[in-house]
Amino acid sequence: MVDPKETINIENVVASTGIGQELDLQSVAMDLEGADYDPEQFPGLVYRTQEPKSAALIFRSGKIVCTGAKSTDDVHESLRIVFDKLRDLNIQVDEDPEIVVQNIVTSADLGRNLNLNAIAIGLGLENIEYEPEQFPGLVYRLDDPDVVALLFGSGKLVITGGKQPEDAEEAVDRIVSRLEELGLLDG
Amino acid sequence: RLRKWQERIRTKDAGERNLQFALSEIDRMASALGVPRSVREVASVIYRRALNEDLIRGRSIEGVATSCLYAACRQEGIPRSLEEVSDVSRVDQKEIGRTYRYVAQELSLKMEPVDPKQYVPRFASDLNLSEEVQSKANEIIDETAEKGLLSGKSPTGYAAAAIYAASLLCNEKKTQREVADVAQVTEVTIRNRYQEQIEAIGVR
DNA sequence: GCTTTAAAAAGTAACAT
DNA sequence: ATGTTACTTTACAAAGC
Repeated sequence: MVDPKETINIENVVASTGIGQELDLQSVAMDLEGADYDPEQFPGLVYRTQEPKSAALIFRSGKIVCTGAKSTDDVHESLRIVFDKLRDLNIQVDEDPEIVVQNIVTSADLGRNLNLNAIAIGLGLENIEYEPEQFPGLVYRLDDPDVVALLFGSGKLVITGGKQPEDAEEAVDRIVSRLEELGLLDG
Repeated sequence: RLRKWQERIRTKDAGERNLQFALSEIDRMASALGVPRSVREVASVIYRRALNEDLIRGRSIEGVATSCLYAACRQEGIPRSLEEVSDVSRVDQKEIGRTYRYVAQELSLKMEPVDPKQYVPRFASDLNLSEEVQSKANEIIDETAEKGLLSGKSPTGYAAAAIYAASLLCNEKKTQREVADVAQVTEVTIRNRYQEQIEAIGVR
């Protein structure tokens, strides 16, 4: 039917950056609308952006983690908003802070059902974990792109751990060819 | 000299005591679960291997011991669910599951997915169901699994639904609640698995 | 190791209706 | 009996316990 690569959809992008300045989270929490800060529970201050939708974790060191965005462009847009909000509070923020993508979560569809039992036994000696009593997905750790895939009986999958969108495409190709050469694609 | 000597004896004694504790725990839990002595021996062997491979560092002896017993039951073809095992352990289910996956991975235990049929004799016996019902349940499991219905489903819920369906087909009806209780799954799970299994084999 | 954030997959569970 | 919400798994950064 369709090339599984065409079904790939980015669901979440995690990135880190920093404003190059230490922060007094207590005062930021006071002035920033919608900020959640509970140092007893977690050292970071949580700030959510609406458009693009994301959550930023702001730390005392000035380092920031952005998660929830649907693309790397959205990560940049969300962080631009966060930077400007901090500047509105008279906080010095570096000109163009380096933003590093740490993880990209994608979903895809192989287009046919999978016999996870057969795959677990067939690829049993590889980096596979399938414990349906604990989780319905089969965990497949790849070496070449260094990502982890969760395969489901429906043929849908989740790929996480990648740093570039291409990692997911490569992973899907490798998974499909691996299952094909072992005759495990539907059976 | 003497101090070093005593220290060695101390650690050796401590290690020996820990091993004894682990083995006695395996024995206690195995008895509580009603599994044969052969399973305890397999569990002990796995535990000693884990000990030799230094897998216990950073983990509780109880957790590793329980995980070894869980793995041993599966290897011997008489699985106990994580919930059943956690019922006789002081370690919680989540920790047992995590430790089991870690130990199985590190020791390269070639664990195959649990076959739901392996739960049929015990569950059916607990429900006082006939041999006929058991055969029917096994038949349902094989037939529906072959059609791909098993992927991703928990073995206990799958077995429970097949037993429930078989009890109806053989006129030895048990309620969903009764079957759910022995399998330790919810009625909702039995209902869902039962519906798709029946649909797959066709009502008769 | 834990804590928090986000998101998907599919199964199971708890609690409400 | 059905519906809603929530938790299971994967990856990752941050600071601190």
